[in-house]
Amino acid sequence: MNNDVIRGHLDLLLLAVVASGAGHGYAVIRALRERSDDAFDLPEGTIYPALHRLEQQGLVVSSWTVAEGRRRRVYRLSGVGQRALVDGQRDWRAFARSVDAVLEGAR
Amino acid sequence: MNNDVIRGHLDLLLLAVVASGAGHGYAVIRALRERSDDAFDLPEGTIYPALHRLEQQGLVVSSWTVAEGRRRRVYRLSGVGQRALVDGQRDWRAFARSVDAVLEGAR
DNA sequence: GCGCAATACATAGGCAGCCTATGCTTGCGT
DNA sequence: ACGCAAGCATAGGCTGCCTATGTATTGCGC
Repeated sequence: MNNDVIRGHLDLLLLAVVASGAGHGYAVIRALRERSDDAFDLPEGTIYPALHRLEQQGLVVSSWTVAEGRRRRVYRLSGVGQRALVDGQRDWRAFARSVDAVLEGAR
Repeated sequence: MNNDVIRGHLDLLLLAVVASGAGHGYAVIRALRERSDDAFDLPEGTIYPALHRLEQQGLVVSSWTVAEGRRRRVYRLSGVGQRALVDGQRDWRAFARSVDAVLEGAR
C-alpha cells in the first residue's frame, strides 16, 4: 500500500520511532513495519537518507557503536527534535481532521 | 500549513469534493478551503493539472458550460471515479490508523 | 472612464522527496 | 564454502505539487 501517501509524513514517523528508543537505522525500519502492522515497509534507500536529513536539520544526533560485532549508527532525539515531534503530532492531527472533514462532505 | 503533506492525498480530496457536486475548478478550490477550515488553500496551478490528471485517468468527466457570462469546465464523477473514491476513503482510514499507531508508541 | 480585484481557465518550469538499484562488510546457519 | 540476514551508504530517476505567468470577463470603487 505504500506509495507516496507517506510523502511529507515520513520525518514525523521517524522522529516518533527514534523517540521511543529504536536506535539505529535498520531497527527503525523494523519498528516502523511492526508498529504499522506491515503498512509501512520502507526500503533502506528511503530511511537512511531521511535519517541523514534529520541529522542535518539538527533534529537527531548520531553516534557510532558496535553491538554483536557489527557497527551501528545509533540515533537519538535532540531537544529541537523533541519539540519538532510534538509540533508534528499536532500538525498531523490537524491534517487528519481536515481530510476527514473534506471526505465527510462526500457521502 | 499546506506543504507537501498533501502529496498523494490530493486526488482523493478532489474526488470527494467533486462527488458532492462542486462542479468547476474554481469552485473546487473554494469548497476545499471552506470544508477544511482554511487548512487546504491550494493554488490554481495545483488544482487544474490535478483535475486534468483525474480526467485522463477516467475518474472524472468534464463538459463546458456558461454561467454568469463566464465559461466553466464542469466536472462530475464517473463510475470508475465513484469506486476510486470509496477505495480511497478506505485506504485513507488505513493510512491514518497506521500513522496513529506509530505515533502512539512515541509518548 | 479607468484601474483593480475576483472569477475562471491554462501551462511551463522548478524543486523536494521518496524509490529503485547497486555496492560494501560482517555474522550465522548448514 | 555458501547463502542469507543484518547493517550502512549513495547515485539517479520519477512523480507531483508549487511558483510564476498568461489570457479573458465581470463588477466594483472613484
